[in-house]
Amino acid sequence: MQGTEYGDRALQEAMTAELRERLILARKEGRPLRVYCGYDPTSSDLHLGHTVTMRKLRQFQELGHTTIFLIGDYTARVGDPSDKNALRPQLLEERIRENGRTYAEQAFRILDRGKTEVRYNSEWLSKLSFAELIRLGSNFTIQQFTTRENFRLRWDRGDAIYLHEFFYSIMQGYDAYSLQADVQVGGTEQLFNILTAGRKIMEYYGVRPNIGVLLGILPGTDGVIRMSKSLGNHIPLMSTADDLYGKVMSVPDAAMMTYYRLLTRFPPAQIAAVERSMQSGTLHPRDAKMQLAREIVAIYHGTEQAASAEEQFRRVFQREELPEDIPVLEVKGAPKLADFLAENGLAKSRSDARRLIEQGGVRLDGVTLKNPAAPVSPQDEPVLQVGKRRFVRLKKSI
RNA sequence: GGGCGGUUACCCAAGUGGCCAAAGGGGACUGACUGUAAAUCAGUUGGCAGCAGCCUUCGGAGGUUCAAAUCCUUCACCGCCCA
Repeated sequence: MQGTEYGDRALQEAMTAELRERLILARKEGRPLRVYCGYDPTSSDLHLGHTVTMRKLRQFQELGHTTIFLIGDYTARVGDPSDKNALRPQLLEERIRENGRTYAEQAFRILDRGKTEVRYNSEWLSKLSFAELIRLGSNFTIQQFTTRENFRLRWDRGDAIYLHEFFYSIMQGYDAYSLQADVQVGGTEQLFNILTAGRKIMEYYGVRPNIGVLLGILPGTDGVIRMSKSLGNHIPLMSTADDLYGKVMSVPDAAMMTYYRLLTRFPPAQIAAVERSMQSGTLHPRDAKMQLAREIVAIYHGTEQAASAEEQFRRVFQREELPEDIPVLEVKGAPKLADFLAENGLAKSRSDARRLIEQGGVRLDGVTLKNPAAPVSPQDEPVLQVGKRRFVRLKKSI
């Protein structure tokens, strides 16, 4: 299965074998597999990082299996420590609920609405009794937790590790049990939660343990660290076609093949071919990346929009021409340039505007403006460019 | 419950009475180069400003002093160790 990563050959083989067995079993029982992946609604926007597991769910859907989009409204209160080496803040309830709603909506850009079961884990977690939790807890040792890399690091550094953080794994395991999941999809950092916690708890309750499908982690726009909104290296799923295209183009080359593997519909052989021709020098990395960007935009906006985003990109960034659609901004009177930029959100403050101007970042019809105090009084609707990518057409208001 | 240490700008982190809008690094932004890649170079990175200055900021509140991020009191939060 493309994009999977177990970090351990034996584990991968075990999971592959088990998945095969389970498929056979399910067919015998005349039922589809129950495949799930959980998402903690910690922010309001999904980004490309989330799509990795969602696309895997989609594949299962296309093969006729039941997929469950689990919104971790209850677990979000704890905050999964798996992908962090620091404590995550607990969120407010309303915030979580609201995020959960928008999550599901955005998820249907990838998942087939008719074939997706949307569930919230508060459904069963809120009813879990303390006695039951203790019983669940008796399946685990502190050592199992403290040897996990992310806890280990904090432990060794002498940083705080709170008891409730340990509950997260147990909660997730209980999710798998409650959903009677055959398969659980997740990133490699979910190894412990899915395989150790999930399987143990399911076995404890006497059901068949879920099979883990672990996928590689998508690095963010910095090319190194896992994509996450809180780190500011994310590419929002709801980006416009142009924006999405541009954001993918700004991803470092080093991360390009990971993007190919985790985000595109290309078959493995094709991806391998891209990699080979890039290594042999027959394919320019830039062109490989353009193909990548075009594919990703096509998935979410369709082929036509992808083509136009590419054309737009060529025009603005390669030929350095003006973009096709430039928002029009009305100019009242003749404000000073710096004031104008600040007031219209083109700069954070007047000081910021002044800095931009002094550094040569502001152009009017291609001519660099140097005087922050110069009045703005446009004739003939000139185009004002601020920095690399902000364009505004000025129009005198009457 | 006791002892010790800590809380500085977006993040890490220096600063222990004036020369501190506050070193250094990261990030971000602008410019050059370029493939909106990487690397590199130059610059900027609290606000206002007639660019002389003025105002707000170093966990919160109060105090000492001509003068505090720096000293004192107090409150809050955090960490470590002991119980």
